[in-house]
Amino acid sequence: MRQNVTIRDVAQRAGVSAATASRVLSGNPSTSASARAKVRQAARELQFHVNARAKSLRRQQTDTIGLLLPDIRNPFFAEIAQAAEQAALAAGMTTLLCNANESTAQQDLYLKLLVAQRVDGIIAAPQGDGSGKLDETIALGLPLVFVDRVIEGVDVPSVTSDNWSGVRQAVRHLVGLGHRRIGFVTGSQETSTGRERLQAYREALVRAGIRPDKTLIRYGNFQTESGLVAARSLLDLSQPPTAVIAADSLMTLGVVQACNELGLVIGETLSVIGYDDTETTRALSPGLTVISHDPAAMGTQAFAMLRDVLGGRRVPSVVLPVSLVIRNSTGPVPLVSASATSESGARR
Amino acid sequence: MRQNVTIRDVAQRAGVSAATASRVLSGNPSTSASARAKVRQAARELQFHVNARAKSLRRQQTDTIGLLLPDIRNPFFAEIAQAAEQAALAAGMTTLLCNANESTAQQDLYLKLLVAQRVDGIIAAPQGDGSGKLDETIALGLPLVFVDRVIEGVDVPSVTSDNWSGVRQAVRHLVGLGHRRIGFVTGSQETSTGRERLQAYREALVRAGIRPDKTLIRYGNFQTESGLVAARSLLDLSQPPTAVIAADSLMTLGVVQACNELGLVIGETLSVIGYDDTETTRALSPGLTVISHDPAAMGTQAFAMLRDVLGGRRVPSVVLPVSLVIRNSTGPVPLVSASATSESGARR
DNA sequence: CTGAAAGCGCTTACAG
DNA sequence: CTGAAAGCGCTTACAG
Repeated sequence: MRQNVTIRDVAQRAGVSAATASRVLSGNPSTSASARAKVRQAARELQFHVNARAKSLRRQQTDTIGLLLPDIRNPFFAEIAQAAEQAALAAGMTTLLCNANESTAQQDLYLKLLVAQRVDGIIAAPQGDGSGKLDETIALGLPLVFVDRVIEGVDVPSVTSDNWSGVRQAVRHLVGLGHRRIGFVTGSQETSTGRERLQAYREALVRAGIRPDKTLIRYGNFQTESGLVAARSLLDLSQPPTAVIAADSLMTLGVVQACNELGLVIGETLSVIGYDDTETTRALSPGLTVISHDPAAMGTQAFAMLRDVLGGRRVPSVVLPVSLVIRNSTGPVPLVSASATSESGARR
Repeated sequence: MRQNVTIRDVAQRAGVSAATASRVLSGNPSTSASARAKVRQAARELQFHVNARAKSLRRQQTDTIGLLLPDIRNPFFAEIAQAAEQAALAAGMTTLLCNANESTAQQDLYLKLLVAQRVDGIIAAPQGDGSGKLDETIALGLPLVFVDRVIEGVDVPSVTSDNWSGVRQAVRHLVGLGHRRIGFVTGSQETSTGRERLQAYREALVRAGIRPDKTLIRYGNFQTESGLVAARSLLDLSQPPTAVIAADSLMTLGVVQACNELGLVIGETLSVIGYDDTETTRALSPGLTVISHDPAAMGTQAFAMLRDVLGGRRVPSVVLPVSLVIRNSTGPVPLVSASATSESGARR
């Protein structure tokens, strides 16, 4: 707070009252042309920058929103952040971007901070069961919109994508290629997307007449390293899967890293389906078959919804469609697989 | 600003004055044990959350910093953001993350916003020549630290990495493998890194006795698409380069995408050296030879420096070392290259 | 259209 | 250790 030119200084220089200066500077039409001219010039000469904090204190409104994301290094969330922030900027609002680091504790910390900053509303991709600070925040009446993830049983408008459909399409595609031993690297079960995608995988297998096999599931945490570890462990099985689905973009990278390490040819020795169609996945070779959704649209949409909530409107939740982009990382089951002989499936 | 419990409410409930409540809540030691107990309980019962904006107005200090980055979707800057934000959080400071979108206009907009928010200081990876808002901001006396990029002639402490050395090592490595037609995809010349890396490339060539060839240079903007376009155009030359260096991580992805498109075998038909060793580049196959620096260290360091500046200490600028990580994307010049016969080099 | 005054919620010398 | 009072910088009914 180095900057000490106040509206009073401007008023004085312009020869008007602070009230008039304020009116001119905030575009209140009840001002004379001469007042406008004088005040504007004085403000320019003095390099006046309004103190947004004093202003918000008085106005009881901060024109600031909180954007609470689990991991800014995840390209998927980076896209959401970019889109939401740009939308907010266009609407004249400042974004406080908070990086929960996939940690509920840090999420709580940031929630506290956002309340202290008196943001007008929050867009969050939440974590946990809403038992802690999140519930408290909602109870405070702070307008909230969920993006990508939700908390079950908490009544907050949300923009999510159709995880069920995405995973179902992925499983079907693999089954169609003859795969029956399909591994799954799931994300944190503390999140709705982690749970949904895993359940969708199980359900899709059952529908295809394949009994879900626990030994083919690995629990990651949406970060690259966990995907790497998970894939190593799956591929180390005496009967390894012939295909693997990873439940987010970073874990997908980990799976690909593991394949590279082991010298597996993706799309031949092992079929891989990733999540999120990012710049990154698009640079991989062979091209990755991915479950694709649109993070930029989610971010933009989430901000639009928050504005509606702030405007006192009721807003329904939205589920965005998802598609399976088929490239070269998926192929028929290799004949020489250890698992080709012993898999029986569908018995019940 | 829905939350209306004020420190006065807490004081009243605790049976003390607002002054005492304030002292307790902000850890001022001049309080009695009994006052502490009563105030804390009242605050808990009322779910009091201090109004950080009122507080900062009074204290003339916001405990908030601005972090102005050119592109949050760039994994390199995402890492810087993550590290700087975590460091700030640990120090009890809030980060206002601003995404300039590689646009000087948007940078100016955010600079204005940060001044209005009265942040205590700013960490920026700046753009342009500092003729606009940036100079104005510095003139205001707002503490500033540059990260990754600098503005020449502007006296602000900075954390950068040794671009000269990085590019020099890359060129040497390629020359050592026999390459003489080395393409370069450079970033925006509006940035110090864009300019430095290009100059370093030219200089390294000269040192190796190779005359820089304009037709082998392409001007990108640090985004994926521009790398893709640049690489396509280089590879479309009647005498294409046998090796390409890309000047940032996103453009590197673009170059790799172009190679995939054209079915080139990276490391054989074409050698590629990228910039930044991110999760992404580590998932590529063949493994990418990259100029590697440490964005997390830069972010942490930048925050530490800003704290020093805020503490009134003089801080020297730092240039972090850079290394060339050699993987499989670089190899000897292919014998069947169109350029193998006509290149003469070193004539002057 | 304009100004004097009050007040947003907090902290901090000051006096005790 | 505690409280009354002032003031951070702004905006906005209110009266004119």
